[in-house]
Amino acid sequence: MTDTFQSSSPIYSQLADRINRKILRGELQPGDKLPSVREMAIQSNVNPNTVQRTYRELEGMNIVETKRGQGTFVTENQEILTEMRERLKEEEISQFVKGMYDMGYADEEIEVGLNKFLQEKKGDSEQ
Amino acid sequence: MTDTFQSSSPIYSQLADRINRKILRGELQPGDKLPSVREMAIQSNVNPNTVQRTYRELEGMNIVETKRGQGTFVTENQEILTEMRERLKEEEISQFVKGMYDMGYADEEIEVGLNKFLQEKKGDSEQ
Amino acid sequence: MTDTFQSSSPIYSQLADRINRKILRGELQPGDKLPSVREMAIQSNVNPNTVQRTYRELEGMNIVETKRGQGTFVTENQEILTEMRERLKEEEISQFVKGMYDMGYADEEIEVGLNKFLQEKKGDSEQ
Amino acid sequence: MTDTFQSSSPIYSQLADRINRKILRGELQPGDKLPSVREMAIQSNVNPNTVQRTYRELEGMNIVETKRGQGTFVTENQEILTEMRERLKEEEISQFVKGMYDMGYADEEIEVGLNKFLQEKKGDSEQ
DNA sequence: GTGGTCTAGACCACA
DNA sequence: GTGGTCTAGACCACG
Repeated sequence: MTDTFQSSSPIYSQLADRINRKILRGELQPGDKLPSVREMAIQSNVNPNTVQRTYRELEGMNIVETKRGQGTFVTENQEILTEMRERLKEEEISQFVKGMYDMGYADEEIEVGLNKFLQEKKGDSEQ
Repeated sequence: MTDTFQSSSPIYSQLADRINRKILRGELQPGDKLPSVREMAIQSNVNPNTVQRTYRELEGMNIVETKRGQGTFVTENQEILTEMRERLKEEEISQFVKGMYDMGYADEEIEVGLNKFLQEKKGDSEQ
Repeated sequence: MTDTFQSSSPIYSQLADRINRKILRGELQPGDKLPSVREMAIQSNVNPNTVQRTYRELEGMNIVETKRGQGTFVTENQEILTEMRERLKEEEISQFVKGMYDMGYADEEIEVGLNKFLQEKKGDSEQ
Repeated sequence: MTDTFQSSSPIYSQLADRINRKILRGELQPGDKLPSVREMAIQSNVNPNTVQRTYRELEGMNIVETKRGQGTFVTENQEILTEMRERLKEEEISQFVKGMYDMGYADEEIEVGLNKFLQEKKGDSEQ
């Protein structure tokens, strides 16, 4: 079993999220073919119906296109991808900040802390 | 059931985490008494032994002191608390950045995105 | 029943102490596998949970490492072992001297008495 | 309850040991009267018969003398006291060394460790 | 197999 | 009351 899922949110949306990230990361390029529903079902160890639903979800976001008889493909529409990229980025940031607020950290602490972290990271890799 | 737990990580460490955050947020002040083992067990709907282990864990981190026959108290040692606050902040940031890298975002995107987000937030609250 | 325990201090810490001493004495070498939790439980005639706690305690002292699904092993980090050896030695000496003070013996008496004892011992074994 | 006893060795000999130490420490001087059997029984929270046996034990060691109708007194025979003092010292040392051997420490380690400890102690108190 | 977690319920020492 | 220890027995994840 390569993949495991948490019990909290529905599997189909967790799976959609993973594929999303693969596309964002460039692991899946525009025009690339996704594995067939059956194949993906085996790979992810879930029911084909679940994969079906995942693909439908991604299609609703215009991130993939289904061509009958051929399979499911990453959209070639770059605009949608960059848009999604931007949206997901903001979402992640929002979630991060919310979490930090929740633990009582102030804006400045977060900002300064992040910059410091990135600086140190840069310093490390230049060594 | 006031509290629920995810199945992924051990309950005792999730509980410890929650208490940690309460202390960081200032919801629990230095010197404050935590609920008794039994009471917390009822509140959290877990076994007293599990709460015990949570408290032991927190004691190991020196953020809680236990007085036999009296109860468990948030440490009055401010230094340890600020230290932990700093450490946890860095940890959260590190995890956030790592996740962003994982999705293919570059340093500048993260930094700019965060600053923009905080600015907008500020604008909102000033309205 | 191979092993017996005093009622004074917790079984888990008495057990930890014994294992500690076995390691110090060299009876357990770095890298050696400790008996499994269940096995040790039978040997020591205690509950597996108690052995668990013992092993967790030893792990907290960094003198033991645990590999999931494989077992618990004496650390290969010699530094930690020599450090502990030194610390325990001082502890024992301190306790001994404190006891002697308590009975009204002076530094010189203790020192001279010890040296004399060691000399005689040496003489005995050379016979 | 001022006094507590371990379950390992008989209470009467533990009690005898304590009295012994009080005498050695000079807390009880030669000629001093020990508490009456009844009194000591209450103080130590044991049965008078146990105290009786304790006093008999001490009498056998010639450390105390019982005068009918008057009570039990620490012997005025200094020789016996110094002798016992010496014997007890050796006993303690022997037990200490045995314990150290048991943990794998060598003669030199013990000797050097002890001397170092006493030196540091001296340094501390001179500060 | 291994260690890790959790529950239920008991008993203890301390205050 | 408080926390601390221990047992018995269950189930889990990892290898």
